[in-house]
Amino acid sequence: MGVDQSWGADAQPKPGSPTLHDVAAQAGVSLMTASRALSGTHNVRAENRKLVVEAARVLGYRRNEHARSLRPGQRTGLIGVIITNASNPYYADVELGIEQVLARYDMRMLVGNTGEDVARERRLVADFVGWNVDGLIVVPAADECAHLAAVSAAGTPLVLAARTIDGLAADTVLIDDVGGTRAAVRVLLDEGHRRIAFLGSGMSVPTSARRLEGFESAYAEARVPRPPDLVLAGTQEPNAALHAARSLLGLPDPPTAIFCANNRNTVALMHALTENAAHRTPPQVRVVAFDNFDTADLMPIHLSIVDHNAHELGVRAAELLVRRVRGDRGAHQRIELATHFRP
Amino acid sequence: MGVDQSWGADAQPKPGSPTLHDVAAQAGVSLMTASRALSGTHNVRAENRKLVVEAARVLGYRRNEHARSLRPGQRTGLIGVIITNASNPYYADVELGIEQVLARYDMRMLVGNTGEDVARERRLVADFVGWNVDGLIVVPAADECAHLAAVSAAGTPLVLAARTIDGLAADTVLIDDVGGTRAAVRVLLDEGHRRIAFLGSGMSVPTSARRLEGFESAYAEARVPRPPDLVLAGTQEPNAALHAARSLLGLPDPPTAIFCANNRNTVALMHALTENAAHRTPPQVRVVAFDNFDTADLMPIHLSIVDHNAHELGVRAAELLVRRVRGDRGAHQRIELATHFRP
DNA sequence: TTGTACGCGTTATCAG
DNA sequence: CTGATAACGCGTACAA
Repeated sequence: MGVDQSWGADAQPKPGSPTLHDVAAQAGVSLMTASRALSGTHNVRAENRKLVVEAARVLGYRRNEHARSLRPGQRTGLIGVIITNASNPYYADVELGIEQVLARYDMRMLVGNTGEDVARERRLVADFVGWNVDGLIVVPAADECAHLAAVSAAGTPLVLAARTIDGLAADTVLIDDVGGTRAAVRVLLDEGHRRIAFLGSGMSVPTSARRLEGFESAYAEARVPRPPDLVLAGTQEPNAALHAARSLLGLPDPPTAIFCANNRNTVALMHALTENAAHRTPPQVRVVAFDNFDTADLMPIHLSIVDHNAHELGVRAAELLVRRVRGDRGAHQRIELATHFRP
Repeated sequence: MGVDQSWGADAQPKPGSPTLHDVAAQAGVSLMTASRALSGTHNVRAENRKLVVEAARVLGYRRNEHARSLRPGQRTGLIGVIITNASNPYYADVELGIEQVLARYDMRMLVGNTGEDVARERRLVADFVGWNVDGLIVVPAADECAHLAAVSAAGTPLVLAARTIDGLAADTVLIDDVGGTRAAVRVLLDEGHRRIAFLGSGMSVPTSARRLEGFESAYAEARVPRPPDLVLAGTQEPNAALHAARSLLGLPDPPTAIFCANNRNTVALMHALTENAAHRTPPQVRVVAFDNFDTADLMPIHLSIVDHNAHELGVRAAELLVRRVRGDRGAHQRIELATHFRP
């Protein structure tokens, strides 16, 4: 460190970052010896290897990943991660799980958020393909899948996370939305509730749809008639969840129990409850909520939670993808992660 | 779509993805005309351009970004984003803000989480340099800055986000931790509180330190003696925050007001309060919390919040970085984003 | 064990 | 306006 290098009068300070060529020159060996020494090939004399490594250290050499990735048949070590919204703690956890696995394999993540916009998803996919990603992990924004089917068919491993797309054959890792919801609603039915509301607006359609499916199938299994007016699975405007919750509580014949299909709805319902009660004891409603959150047990009324592990979802998705990248050509897998009911 | 292309008997199906060469051949023009047509150079006859664009569309051509980035003097359009923990909603918002700006300039993010581990930060920086990123946005994990100083000196624009490093001259975007805290504590002092606790364990040291600085300076400004036993700014074990909150409430002479230096501490304090009160009315303590969160107004006791805008922090950091990437060589900037006190 | 030649896909340069 | 050529930095194939 701090040594003033000098290559003689005609030597330039070399503007760009040092290349393998520079390292080889510095070490007094040929380009290929340097390449082999640094790339781990074992056909290098120990002495030369040491020379090269030292030269690389002194020069601050970094392999140019673009040059490396340009060669055909070389992995880039790049994975494209396309999620809908990182500010949703759920997907942030997924992202962390993915990275944790990729780090083990020395792979990097190109990350893009779609904000539920398919056009942006399409653009991200196209860009990532341009970067020759070894694989893609996608939380699909919608049922449109032409662009995803195309990359998959072109040979880029693809794993769908948290959501499926009908008609797209691909590896998929999901939370067991249907089963988790069905079990929770069954609990409510067993408790004797007959007017159970489904509060599902304000979320991405696919997941919400699966949870609604579970909701309906619990009723069907119990052979109990399902009140037709208690399913609110509307749009995702910012305040839709709050409006929906309010209208539910304001019903002439209000529900005795409410199933909240996701975090945002749960929080909205809590707000609606407290504003209804004018900061006094909120009305006694039995509430079950999909998605756990930090302050669930601090809410004004007790919540039963359908909990799940977003981090593990990311881990499993990444593990599956890595296997594909490494050549696994088995049949498409569909993994459903169990939920955990916390009474 | 669905058209079965045929190039005659001697044509192979071309295993890899189509290259510019293929597009040029398909369009019946030379490589360079194709390149110019797609890269936006204007020296192309309109007719030829249309031919090339159509050929590219038919073949599903995607520019190979690695080949492009290999050429010297070319931007990669890649930005390295190194944050400590994406599952912290604060940093997730920062990440989103960054991406929102980068998207406008058609740039992509390589994302890495350090988990507050400097060794991982160093590795990520080295990797990202290997990818020739146009710039780096880093939430530094610690005061160690040799690796950051090195890339910065080597000419890669660097923006520090959310935290500074002493002795590292770099563009920085911060929340005004000191001022925000000082103002909040001043409110408490004005209300007559004299035993105000600082609950700051469980967070990354640098930010916490700045908030503690604001805490102390509010006392100093008010010329009020500061009780020496009420500052808890400990480690970041998982349950440290809860332990700290408990011990605070269990003090023989407990504080009349508590300043929570961050989200995690606030939630921990809420838990401690409710368990203390055995699910009855919690003891009356005045609480001010740095960091807003979804359910803040649903907490068992009223919270005053020092709110701020993580998303904007990301936006500003990215805007600053983009300016540097585009050649701005002005003096280093230090932006402090104002906080907003919600009584 | 080491070195030479070549090509990956793209764009800058220069000649037509 | 168009086309041929030469790099960019690295790793594979082959020769020494």
